[in-house]
Amino acid sequence: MLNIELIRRNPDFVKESLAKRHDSAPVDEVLAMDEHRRKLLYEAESLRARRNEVSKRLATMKDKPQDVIAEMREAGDRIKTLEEEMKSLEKSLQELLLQIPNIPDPSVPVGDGMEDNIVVRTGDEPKKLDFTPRPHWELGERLGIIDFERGIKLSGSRFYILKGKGARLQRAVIAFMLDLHVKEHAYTEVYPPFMVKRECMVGSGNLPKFGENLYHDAEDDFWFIPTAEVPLTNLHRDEILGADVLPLKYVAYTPCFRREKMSAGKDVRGIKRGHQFDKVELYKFVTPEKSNEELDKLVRDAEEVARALKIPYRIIQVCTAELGFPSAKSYDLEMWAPGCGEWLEVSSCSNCTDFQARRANIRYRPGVGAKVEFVHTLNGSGLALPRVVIAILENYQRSDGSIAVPEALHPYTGFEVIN
RNA sequence: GGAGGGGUGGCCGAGCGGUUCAUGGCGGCGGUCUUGAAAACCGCUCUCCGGGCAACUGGAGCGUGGGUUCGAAUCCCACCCCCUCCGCCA
Repeated sequence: MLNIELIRRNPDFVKESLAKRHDSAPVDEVLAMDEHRRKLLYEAESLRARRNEVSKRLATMKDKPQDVIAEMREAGDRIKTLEEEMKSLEKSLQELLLQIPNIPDPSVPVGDGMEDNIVVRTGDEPKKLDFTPRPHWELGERLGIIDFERGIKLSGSRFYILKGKGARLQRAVIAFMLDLHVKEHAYTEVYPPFMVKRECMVGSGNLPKFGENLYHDAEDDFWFIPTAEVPLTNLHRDEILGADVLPLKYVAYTPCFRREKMSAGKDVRGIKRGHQFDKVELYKFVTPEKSNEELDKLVRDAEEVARALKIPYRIIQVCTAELGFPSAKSYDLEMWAPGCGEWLEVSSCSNCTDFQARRANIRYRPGVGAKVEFVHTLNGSGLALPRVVIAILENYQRSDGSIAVPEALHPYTGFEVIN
């Protein structure tokens, strides 16, 4: 959520900034509502101030003057009317504000689409193979480690089953990544709920705008998380943190559930895009002046996984038009998949500045006696599972269709070859 | 799910419907004293929304939302959460 004071003070800046991401905000409508609200507020508060004063006098009187009581009764009715008006106005205003995305950081390249994203740096060059690499769905089926048919039998399209060494490989990658971030990068491991309340989804920015991508249990109003970013954002909702505890760094492994309505018909082959997938997520709560620096470190932490697994990758800076709703600045990490011949997005690291912190009301006290301020929040995959498995299968395949397991995973898999 | 008890400021804990603008204590911060510290004493200690360049000033907040009343932490209703016991259960 944007600071309403910013919109009030500098509406043109807000409009221009949002135009860069090809979004627009009902800025003038917001301003009109805000002004109306303050007018009502002034009247209600003046009446209340008078009532407080009269009440104090009334309390000490033995014989209460009936005409004064009558006047106060009338004032009370008026206050109630004003409050009702304000309540509905505030609700509409809030609805508008919740629809407006974050303002891009000035350092983000202005662009119109994917083609304007910038490759910041690359890892190792892809190995030259002396045979035609197969896509993972062929490898997986032949090796009996991915079962598409039975996945569909159980749950329909976009579901699959990992079996035997395939399931074990995925579990190994998860454990390896968690250990790496906990031991080498000093994140605190968190096991959060996978179903959360509606207000958590609002806090992270997934609601009210993106409900069509979420699974929802209507009976108990539980929402299934599309990423661990949601529970992690809400970990410190409605809290005031001490400056001395920042930065807070968390890592969580969770399944993620997405309806993928928006991408119907895309990536239907293989395990690249499913309704359920696993992910290890990195999350930080930091002070505002450190957030861009912390974003760079976050990207390095995610990148370390690709380096350790020795998989070709590149880091992309996302242009203004491609930024996610709550993000002010983002980098993607893509791994090369020689079988399907594409770069797979395995991580997206974002600085959400105070956007989520405002929605979820997460603040900190800069110093003793200092005024509280909103923290900045950062999130990044570290990394997203099925796609890392794809990258392993396709990069480590051999001409006979077997797969060599990356060395870093040996202690976790207990085997070195899948055949 | 059933029965009973309870939700008050960072923590503990008072609070006959109107001198409570939420008593008191603990913790925290500042000060006096001290070679230093402790103790003692004094003062300060929350958040949000308005108005004002500012000093400052008005309003709101006692789990949440309604209601009664001129006036609600205090009375009424609903819901949520926690504790104890029972039931069920991996």
